Amino acid sequence: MGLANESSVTTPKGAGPRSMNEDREMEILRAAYELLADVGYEALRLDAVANRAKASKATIYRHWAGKAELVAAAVRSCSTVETHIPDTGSLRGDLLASVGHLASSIAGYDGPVFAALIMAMRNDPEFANQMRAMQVSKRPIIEAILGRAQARGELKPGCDAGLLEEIGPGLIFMHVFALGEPVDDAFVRHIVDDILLPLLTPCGCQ
Amino acid sequence: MGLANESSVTTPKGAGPRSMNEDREMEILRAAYELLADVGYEALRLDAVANRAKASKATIYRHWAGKAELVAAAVRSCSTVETHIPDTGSLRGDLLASVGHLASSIAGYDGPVFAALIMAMRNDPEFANQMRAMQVSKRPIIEAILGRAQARGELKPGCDAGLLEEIGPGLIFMHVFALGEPVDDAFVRHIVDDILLPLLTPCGCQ
Amino acid sequence: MGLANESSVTTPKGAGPRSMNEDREMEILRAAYELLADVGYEALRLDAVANRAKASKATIYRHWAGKAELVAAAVRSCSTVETHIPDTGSLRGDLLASVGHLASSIAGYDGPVFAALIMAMRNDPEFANQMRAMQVSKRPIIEAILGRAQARGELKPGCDAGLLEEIGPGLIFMHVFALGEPVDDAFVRHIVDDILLPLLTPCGCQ
Amino acid sequence: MGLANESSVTTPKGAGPRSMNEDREMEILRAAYELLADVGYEALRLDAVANRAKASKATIYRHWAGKAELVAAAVRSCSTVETHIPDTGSLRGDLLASVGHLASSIAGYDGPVFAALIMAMRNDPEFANQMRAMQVSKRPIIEAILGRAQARGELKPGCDAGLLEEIGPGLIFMHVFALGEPVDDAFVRHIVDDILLPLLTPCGCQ
DNA sequence: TCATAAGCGAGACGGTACGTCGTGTCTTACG
DNA sequence: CGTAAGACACGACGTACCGTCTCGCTTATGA
Repeated sequence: MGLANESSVTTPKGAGPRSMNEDREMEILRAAYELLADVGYEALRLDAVANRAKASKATIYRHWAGKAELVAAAVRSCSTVETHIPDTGSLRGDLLASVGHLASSIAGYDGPVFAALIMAMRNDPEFANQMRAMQVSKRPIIEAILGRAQARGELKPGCDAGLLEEIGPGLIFMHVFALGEPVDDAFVRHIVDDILLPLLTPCGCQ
Repeated sequence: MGLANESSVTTPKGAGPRSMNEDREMEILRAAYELLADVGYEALRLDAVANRAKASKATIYRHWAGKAELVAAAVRSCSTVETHIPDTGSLRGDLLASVGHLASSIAGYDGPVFAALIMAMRNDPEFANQMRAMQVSKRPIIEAILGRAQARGELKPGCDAGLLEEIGPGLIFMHVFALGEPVDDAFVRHIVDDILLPLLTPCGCQ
Repeated sequence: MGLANESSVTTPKGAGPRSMNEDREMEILRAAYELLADVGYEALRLDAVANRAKASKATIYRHWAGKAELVAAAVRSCSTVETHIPDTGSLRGDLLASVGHLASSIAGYDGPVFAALIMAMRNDPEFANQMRAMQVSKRPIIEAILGRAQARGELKPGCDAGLLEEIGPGLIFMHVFALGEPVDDAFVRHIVDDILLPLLTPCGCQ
Repeated sequence: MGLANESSVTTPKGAGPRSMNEDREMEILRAAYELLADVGYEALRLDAVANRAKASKATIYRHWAGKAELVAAAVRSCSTVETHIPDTGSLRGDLLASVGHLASSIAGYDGPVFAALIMAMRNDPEFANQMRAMQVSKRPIIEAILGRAQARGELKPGCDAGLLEEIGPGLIFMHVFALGEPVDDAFVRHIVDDILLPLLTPCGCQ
């Protein structure tokens, strides 16, 4: 029972009005992210963000330069893209899991958030790089999947890992944005079975 | 501070005010399109459009409901996408021509216009349909190319025409938007040689 | 206000939104003046003015540079000081009428408006001059009063008209501002009987 | 490197090694008063006061309720009005000294401070009373002057001491505020010779 | 040929969001 | 404990833009 000096405790008790500046940032980002998903970029009002976060506009502008930067940070911080390496035992299973997760992530940004990403990337090149890095961060996943497939002899020789990086997101993006259709399992299977597998595995004429 | 507005050349008489209303529409659309390419959707000011077209905001709003509709119409009218069916004598040549043209068109919307399209499509579903129809309008081109290839026996049996529709634009879009890289001939060849042809032609392992 | 309302010719809609720009100015000034009297200078919110005048802040700022200028113009336009020359047949009667009217005018600016005048005069030298000119405009009144009194032989020889200009306002101002007391008839009589008349008429000691 | 040299510590306290709070108050008031004279009431920022006094806003708000109270206290503490009873041997000399001192005091609050007083009095009735008490505190001076004059037989019978209280400040205030002119000796002589003395001394027609 | 009607350039206007700033409260760290 | 430092909520300010509206001018039509 160290009676002595527990002042080092950072008052984890939530009851009182805490006012650290590390938490506020995150709370504001969450508020921004949720409103973003609700109403989209254009209709996102900073007053509404401040109100929902019980923050003040001054605080927002103390941390971010404007709407675009706030949205960029919000998406960066609250986006649910995770880097999980699937291992289902087969190339097809891995691809289905990987593409499926990507699809649900992107489709989760359905509708309004998409425009937000575009705007945020356009107005914040640094955020654009971040987003692209997020994309690049999937590289190890892809290589792990392909590595195991190669070990199992499922892979066509000389196939490029970069292919997966491009095709999956491109098609999903196309589907959601240009076609405006939701991304469902059938579409994921279509990508995997009709496009990726034929490109990766030994000729389907087998 | 405020933008410089030095165009206050009153020209009480001088510039003869013509009174046709059919041309005005097009001039306004051109002004909107050019400004759109210059500054993007967000920074596009209807005052600036009116000023550049030497028109009045009232005239603009007499013809279109708002910014989104104006941009939609501008892109629709001024976009350079043409529907030309290439015939080079080989599947690869046709694909290179087709994808190359698509790439240069999309890449021509470099930077700002892309966001414009997103916003316009989001705010104007009818325009979104129009854009998607533009996409669909390429269907006959694709079918013509594949038809000739099939006649030449270049095609793998059972390949889907829909594939071309999805993959080309998706990859180009990905390249321009997500990666932020320009679309050059090498990339077009990459799409054709490494992705499209392997999917369309009998397996190269043969 | 009491102005002729000839605008009924235009706007056939009747209840429709009228939009002349000459009247708006006056309506805004009235709104500002009334709110000014209600809440004072500090508590005067331009939003409130805009709201009461059913105007927009942009319109206010298009016409005036800021709060001080708006208040200055409002006081200038809406102040009720009129230049009426009293003629009661006696010097005392004229003085009572003149000082009484001045007193009720100044006292009408009771409380809040006084601070407004100070601020407006400090922030708008041109308005300060206007206010001082308003003061000067009473000169003819004074001279008329004194002229008639002289003709009646009521006046002490060599008395200065400038005296009236200074003493009346100074005392009233002092009373309202520094003492914070209302200006009533007794005080007006005090000024006239105990100060002005002794200074103007042949010595009452006789 | 030197180890025990604690003199390099910033020690912003400077001259005050101990932490008394009686001096701080005065330093803050001085800072407020000086800034007040510099920039006026409206432009007086509490941050600036805190900064100049090397104090914290919290300290200020621990001692005073707000800007008005701070300014009131500052003027109360730092104002240079003194209560000195002149004795020149003649009524005219006493009046010249008394009015002259009052004039220089008021005129010393030239420009910005005047608005400050108005605002402070309006927002702090208690301060308004204080200011009026300051005015009232001159009563003994007036009575002393008049008493000596009466003893010398300079005074007209039945003249009111209250007259002096009202006329002097009223005229000076008028001069400075409404006319915007500086108060010089000539004006002081004008008040004394043309207004006060005629009202106080036996009729000049004698 | 002139008058009436309509379209247009110009721009003021109401409304609303933005981004800045100042006040007054509150928390942390220091002495 | 009292203080310096400064983050914070609240809210007003002044700016910018959108979409509506009215004016005055010009042009195209009908008698």
